[in-house]
Amino acid sequence: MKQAAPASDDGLKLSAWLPYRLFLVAAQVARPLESFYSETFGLSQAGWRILAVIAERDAANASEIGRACALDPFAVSRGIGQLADLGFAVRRPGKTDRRFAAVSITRSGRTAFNRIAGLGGAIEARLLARLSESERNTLDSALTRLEGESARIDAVGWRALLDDAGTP
Amino acid sequence: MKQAAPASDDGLKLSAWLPYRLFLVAAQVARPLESFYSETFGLSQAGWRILAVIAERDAANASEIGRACALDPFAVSRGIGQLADLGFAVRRPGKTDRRFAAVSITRSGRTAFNRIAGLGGAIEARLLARLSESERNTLDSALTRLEGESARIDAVGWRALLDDAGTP
DNA sequence: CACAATACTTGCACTTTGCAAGTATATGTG
DNA sequence: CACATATACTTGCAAAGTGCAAGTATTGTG
Repeated sequence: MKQAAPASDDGLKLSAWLPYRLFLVAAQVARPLESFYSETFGLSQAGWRILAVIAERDAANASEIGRACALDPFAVSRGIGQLADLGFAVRRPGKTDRRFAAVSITRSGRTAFNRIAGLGGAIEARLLARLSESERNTLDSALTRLEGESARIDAVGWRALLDDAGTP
Repeated sequence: MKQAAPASDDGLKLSAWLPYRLFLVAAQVARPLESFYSETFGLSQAGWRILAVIAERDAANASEIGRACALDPFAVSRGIGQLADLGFAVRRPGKTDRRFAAVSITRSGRTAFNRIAGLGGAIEARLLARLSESERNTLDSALTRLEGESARIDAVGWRALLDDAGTP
């Protein structure tokens, strides 16, 4: 917990606030990758995320994809539509239950994925190069817990968060 | 018949890819805060960022604000306009050079800021509660270096990144 | 004083997003 | 077996956000 610093404000300094710092790194690192896949393949961010999911998980349905890359059903539907238009994915009705579509990556989809993943890997490597071995391990395990906690924070909503803050 | 062929991919697993993990935490944590300030005050994300900047830095001009919260001049101008409409900020022409506007937070702007910052602090506290003291220190120093490296990554663009990847 | 430079600001086209309503399929229920 | 209900998307459209060209106001320069 923090101490309130100057007279009248609650002492939240944007540049030192953990969520903003995480956002900044994520946003700055996402921009070059995003211009790459959007200029090169005409992919949207949702399209790229879905491509990455179906690259490692064949014949996924829309809800699985949404869960795996944190997209709502609308975005997933549109993203799959985009990938299908580009020839990077195909959707077939599911074998047993035809309400579920089975989405699979195509050969050219995988080629595109590999090119984007190459750049993604290079970016990650540059970031990791700035950290020591032990820092990487700490960051890895810390991020795992932060992922869990942020999911809970998201799930409970701001009303509950303010209540908790009032009764510590 | 098609086979899932993970043999041929570059092994970038979205859920283990550092930039995605940072993005996920940042996005999940930003959502409740965003719905709070947008429902309660009608603030946009840019509006909130600018409010946070002028809460700690009085009479800033638009470029300073943009630099402090990573917004382009258009977004800053519109955000300030929104804050002015809401009565959370005022802009006056600068004392010496009247091209520069001096943006200041109003009393009601500070009240709003304090309410949002309260929730922001509660969110950060929940995240930090998941980490040990030494993890917080490691995360803090690691993030500082990641901020620097991500700014460089953003600055050089994807062409340079791919060249580097080819010639290590 | 003409002209360029700076610091925003606005208008407008274009894109993205959120959500209501729609389609197709499956699963009870009387 | 008809019919209501539920599930899994999908589409249409309006609202919101974004990007950029052009505009305004002000200051520096030859």
